[in-house]
Amino acid sequence: MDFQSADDGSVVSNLKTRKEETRQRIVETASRLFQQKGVDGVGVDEIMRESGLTHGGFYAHFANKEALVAEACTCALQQASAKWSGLGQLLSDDARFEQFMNEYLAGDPRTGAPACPAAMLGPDVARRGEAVQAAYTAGVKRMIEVIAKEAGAEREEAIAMFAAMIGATNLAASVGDDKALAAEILQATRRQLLQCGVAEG
Amino acid sequence: MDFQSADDGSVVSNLKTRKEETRQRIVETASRLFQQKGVDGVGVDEIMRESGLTHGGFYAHFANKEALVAEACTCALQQASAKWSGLGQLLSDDARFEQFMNEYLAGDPRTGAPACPAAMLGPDVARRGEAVQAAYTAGVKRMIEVIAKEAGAEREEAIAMFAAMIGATNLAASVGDDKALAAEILQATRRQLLQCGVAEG
DNA sequence: CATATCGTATGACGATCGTCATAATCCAAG
DNA sequence: CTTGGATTATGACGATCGTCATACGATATG
Repeated sequence: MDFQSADDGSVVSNLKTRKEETRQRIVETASRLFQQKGVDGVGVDEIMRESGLTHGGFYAHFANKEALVAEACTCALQQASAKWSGLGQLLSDDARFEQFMNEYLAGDPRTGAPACPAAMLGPDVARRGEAVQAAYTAGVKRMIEVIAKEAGAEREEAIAMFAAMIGATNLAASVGDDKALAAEILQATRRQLLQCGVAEG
Repeated sequence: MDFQSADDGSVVSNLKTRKEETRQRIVETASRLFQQKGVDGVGVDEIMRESGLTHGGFYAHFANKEALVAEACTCALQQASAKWSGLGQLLSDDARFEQFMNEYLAGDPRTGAPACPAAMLGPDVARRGEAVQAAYTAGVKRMIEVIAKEAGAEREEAIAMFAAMIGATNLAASVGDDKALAAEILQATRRQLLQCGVAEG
């Protein structure tokens, strides 16, 4: 609602930042809601309301919903990349590999939500326009590099690991009413990745 | 509900079959469109039109859209299971494993569409009601058994393989504007599965 | 205090959504 | 041909969708 106005010369900068902040808030809200309910499952109305605004002002920030979808994808994958950058620099490669994988597959311990935005947004992105796919692709490339670095793996191995974790997250979330099966899926993927990763590393 | 006195069995059967056939056509159309455009991306209107009908008659066949979604999931995974049941009974386990995996990851050579409905429907299912998730879960269990049998793998291995293929399909489809990356993803998953599968089998 | 500017709110538009009551059409049986 | 039940089409409802023109209110400057 109200913000700290600096009395020094950075007033103009603050004004500029206000709209930027609002815009960023909309993007982050959208990123969260898109993952929860799907891109077609959330309207501009709900995104703005959840951001503490009203729907009409949306087009002062974005050309259309598609542009927001692209930015939300960038934001979601950016946050995921940042979350795992600099995970455990002190551990051995094998230990980092295992820790990374376990945390990734576990998801958010509080909400129980999948930790992998790529898994939940994937099919939605595949059905949307070029700009959205480009934003998603750039995020995926960053994620691959982060995984390779943090898990101490070759690029090809990192890609396979990423795909496997996405698939496991995807499957586990979709059979969510069968907790035993969901756990079995995550466990099977954990074991396979560990086996291959250790065997190769 | 309604019982027909069976003085002529074929007639009753014909009457019964007509509505059943229409219903089945709707389900298969929905299954295809849901995978292409997402569950929230297709309306009852389009599904009926694409089935050669008009939208109003929909509720003579289904209680609501949610019920159709559940049936479409069952249908999609059922077709996928059937497609790979009895793939290559003559080959060795290793050869079947490789062939199965290659065909699965390749997708439909004509349309280029992913061969795995589970991958495209997953997140959509995760966001819908209990009935839809139950239908999807049942289909996933069948698929796991089919994979274990056709690829000559243990259950745990089959689950990990299924998850990896879903993830690879998911990722490759979503970075579709970057053909090189998509190919790299499929290739990395192929190699990892082959390595683990052969090592264990 | 007056004013111009920027950010947001109000309210409306055409389109499409899921749903349903009801009318029109088909087709086997008499 | 007539009839009656099964099947599909018509048309409409309230709600919500994405989008936009426009008016309001706060702020920085003179």
